[in-house]
Amino acid sequence: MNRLDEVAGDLKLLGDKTRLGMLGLLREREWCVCEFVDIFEISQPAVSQHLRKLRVKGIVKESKRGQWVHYSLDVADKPHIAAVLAQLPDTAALLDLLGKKQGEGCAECD
Amino acid sequence: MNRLDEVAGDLKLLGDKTRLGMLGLLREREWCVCEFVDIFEISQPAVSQHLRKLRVKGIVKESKRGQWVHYSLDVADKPHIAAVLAQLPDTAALLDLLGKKQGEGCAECD
DNA sequence: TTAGTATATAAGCATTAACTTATATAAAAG
DNA sequence: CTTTTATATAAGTTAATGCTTATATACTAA
Repeated sequence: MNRLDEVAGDLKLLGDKTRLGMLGLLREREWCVCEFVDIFEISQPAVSQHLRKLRVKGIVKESKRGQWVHYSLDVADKPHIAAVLAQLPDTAALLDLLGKKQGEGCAECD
Repeated sequence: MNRLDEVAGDLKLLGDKTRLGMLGLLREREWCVCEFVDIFEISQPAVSQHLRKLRVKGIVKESKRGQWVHYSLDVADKPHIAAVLAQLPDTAALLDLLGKKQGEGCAECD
């Protein structure tokens, strides 16, 4: 697979409002699956499937802690992705766009 | 429509190998539809449909000259797109990836 | 006007993609 | 061990996408 396919494949994943929102939030810190379920108002399997796609491409990585799974960005070697994410609104503005306030969501996942 | 939708919508268009290749080539100069038909080896309507999508989004603009239509980039106000295009191989490398050589294609469209 | 060429649009088909519900796995609590 | 909670996977449905062929439009040339 050449560079054009690689970039196009990555951008196809970013070209979804939900996944792009997740990646925007992940710039600032890790988030657990349950938080995303709450923020994006889609089913838990839907969140899990989005994250799997990003994980398979190496754009995010997971970290299991007890029964929770936290996801974090992994784009140090992907400038075409980092460049896009840099153009997104910050966490507070994203949460506002999504109709959520800072600090909402599950408080249990440490 | 908010900023997240806008960026996601644009990236959805870039997440296609053919359109991304077109935009990569358009960084250097204008190209006419007939050249793209030759380079990407898809039908003329397929090329036309890709370009229409990019045009509707304001990512490219057209310039009619005689019976030919030339397309050019229009991303001065779209940093999230320009940032991605900057990460692509240059014209010669793109043409090579696509199995084409510089200077091939229709010579008529001035 | 008629014929030829370049591009655009329309219609139809095959594939992909995103969601849902149902179920499986894994960890924690009792 | 059994129940509860968090996440993942499977299966199925619906919508969107990219291609093709056929046709329409626009310009050029005879």
